[in-house]
Amino acid sequence: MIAGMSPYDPSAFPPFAVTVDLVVLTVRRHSLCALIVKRGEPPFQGHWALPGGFVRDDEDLDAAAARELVEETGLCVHDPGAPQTEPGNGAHLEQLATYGAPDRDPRMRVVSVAHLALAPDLPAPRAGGDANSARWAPVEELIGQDGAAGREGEQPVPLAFDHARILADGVERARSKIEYSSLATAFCPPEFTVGELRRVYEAVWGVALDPRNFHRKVTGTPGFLVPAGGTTTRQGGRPAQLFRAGGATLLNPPMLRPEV
Amino acid sequence: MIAGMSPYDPSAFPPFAVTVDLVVLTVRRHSLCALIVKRGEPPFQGHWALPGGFVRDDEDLDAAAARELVEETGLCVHDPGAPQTEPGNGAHLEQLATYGAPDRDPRMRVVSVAHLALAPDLPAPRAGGDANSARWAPVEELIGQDGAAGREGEQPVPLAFDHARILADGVERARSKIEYSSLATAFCPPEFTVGELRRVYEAVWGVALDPRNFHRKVTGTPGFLVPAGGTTTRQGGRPAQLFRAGGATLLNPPMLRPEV
DNA sequence: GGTTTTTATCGTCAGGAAGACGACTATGAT
DNA sequence: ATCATAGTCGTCTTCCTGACGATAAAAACC
Repeated sequence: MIAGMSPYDPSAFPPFAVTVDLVVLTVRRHSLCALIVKRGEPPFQGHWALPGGFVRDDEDLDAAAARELVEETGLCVHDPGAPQTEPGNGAHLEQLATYGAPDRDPRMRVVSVAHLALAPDLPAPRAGGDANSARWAPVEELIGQDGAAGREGEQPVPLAFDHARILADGVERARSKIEYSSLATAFCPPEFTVGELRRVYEAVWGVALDPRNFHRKVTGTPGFLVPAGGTTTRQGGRPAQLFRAGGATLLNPPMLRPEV
Repeated sequence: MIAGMSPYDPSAFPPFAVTVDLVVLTVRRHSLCALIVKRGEPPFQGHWALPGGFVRDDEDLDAAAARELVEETGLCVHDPGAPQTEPGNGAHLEQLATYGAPDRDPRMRVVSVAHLALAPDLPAPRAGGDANSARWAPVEELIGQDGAAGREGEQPVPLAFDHARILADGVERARSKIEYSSLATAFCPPEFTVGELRRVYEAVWGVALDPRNFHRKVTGTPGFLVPAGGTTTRQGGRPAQLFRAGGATLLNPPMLRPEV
C-alpha cells in the first residue's frame, strides 16, 4: 500500500482467501512418495490432505510456500531466487499451478497457489502445528494411474478438496521435468552415486533403466555431475564413485523416458 | 458455499483481490507480438499493460481468462477442457503462473493468475470496455532480451505493474513449449502450409531454420500434420500443400531449437 | 579360502535422427 | 524467355541411443 493512493472500492471485486498448498515429493524405498497431513478441523476433518495454509498479509507467494515447507518438514529451501535447485540438503521449491474453482472449498471462495517441493529422503515427517499427523505415502496409493491400485488390497486414499488433482499435476511436473533438467538431483543427498541417481529416475518414472546406458548418459553430459572424490559402498557391490550435482540445470539432449 | 457449513472467520485470513492477466501472443509480419492495452485509470494511467481483470465471484480461473480474452480480442477458446489446442480459428489458452508479491499493486493486495493465449494473426485488435486502446507490440520492444533493444532507436515500452516479468515468462513458455508439442499450430489459421508453420517457429524463436530439414521433420512426425487437400500460392513461388493440425499434441522426438 | 551375488564401469555395434547441403519443381515477376 | 521465390525430395556425415557383452570390486555365503 502506498500512502496517498486510494484503495480499491471494496465493492468492486469479490474478496478471496489465498492459500498455498504443497506437493512435497521424495523417494523412499524405491517409490515416489508424497507428504500428506491429516486434517484436524472441518471440512474434511480426519481426511488426508496436502500440507498448506493461508498466505499472510505481507508475504509473497513463494515465501508463504517456503514457510509452510519449514513448518511441515523442517526443510529449508535451497536457493530461493534461483530458477533451478542445486545439491545441498535443502529442497527444491517451485510454483506449480493455481486452483480456484468456485466450489473447491465449501465454505468460501479460496484460491490455492500450489507449489512443488522435491526433497531427499528424510528421517521422519514431523507433524506441523495445525495437523494431527503427517506421513509419506506412495503416490500410487493416492492417485490410481499406474494400474497399481488394488495391489494387495490397498485402495487409494481419497484426499480432501481437489488435492488429488493437485498431486497428480505435481507428480506429472516432476516426471516430465527430470527429463530435461538436473532436477532429479534434488531427490539425492549432497553426495550421491550414479546408481542412486538412477534409482531416483526409476522410482519417479516407475520403469527400469539400463545401468550402463544411464551411466554413459549422466557422466557424458557436461556439467551434470562433478566428481566429489571418494567412493561409497552403501548399496553393496563394487564401490561407486561419489558425485555432486554440477552447475548445469538443463539437460541437452534430454534424458529419454522409455515408452510405456 | 454449502448451506449449513459455517464460513471461515473473516479475521482468520487477509482478503485478497484475484485477477487474471493475459499474455496473448500472435505472429505478425515475421515477429512475435503481444497484445497490450492502454490503462484508462490509475495506477499507471496511460501506461501500457497486459489485458486482464477481476475474477468474478462465481467464476473459475480459466473461465475468467476466457471471458477476458473474448472481451479484449473476440477470440473464442478452442477447446476449454482439452489440455492442448487443436487447429480451429479459436485460441489456445492455458494457465501460466500466479504473481502475488505484496507490493505489486500499490493500492491493495492483488494476486494475479496469468494465462497464456496463442492466437493466429487477427485483423485488428479491438479495444475492450475498460481500455482506451489496444495494439499488438513486438515482444522485443517490450522485453529487451534479444539484443534488439535500441534498434532504430526503439526504446522498450515499460509495462505497468510486473507485467514485463509476466510477459517474459509467457514468451519463454511459448518458446519452450513449441519444441515438444504441436502448439505452434495455434499460431496458424485452420489450414496452413509447411512454410507458414516454419515461419511461426522462426518468429517465435528468432532464428532461421533450414526449410528442407524442417519439412522432413514435420511431415515425418506421425499425427502432427494431416493433408487438407489442395494447395495455395499465397506466399509466392511454387504452390504449397495445405495441411491441418493432426491429433498429436506431443512431439517425440521434439523439434530442436538451434543453439544461440 | 573359494564361490556366488551384487553393483559399478568400460566397450562394441546397429539403427535412428538431425545438420549441411545438392538438385529439381512450379509458380509469379520482369 | 529469364529470373526470383518457395516448396519438395535425396544424400551424406555425425551424433545419440538402445541392446548387450565383458570386466572389476566389494559383500554374502558355503
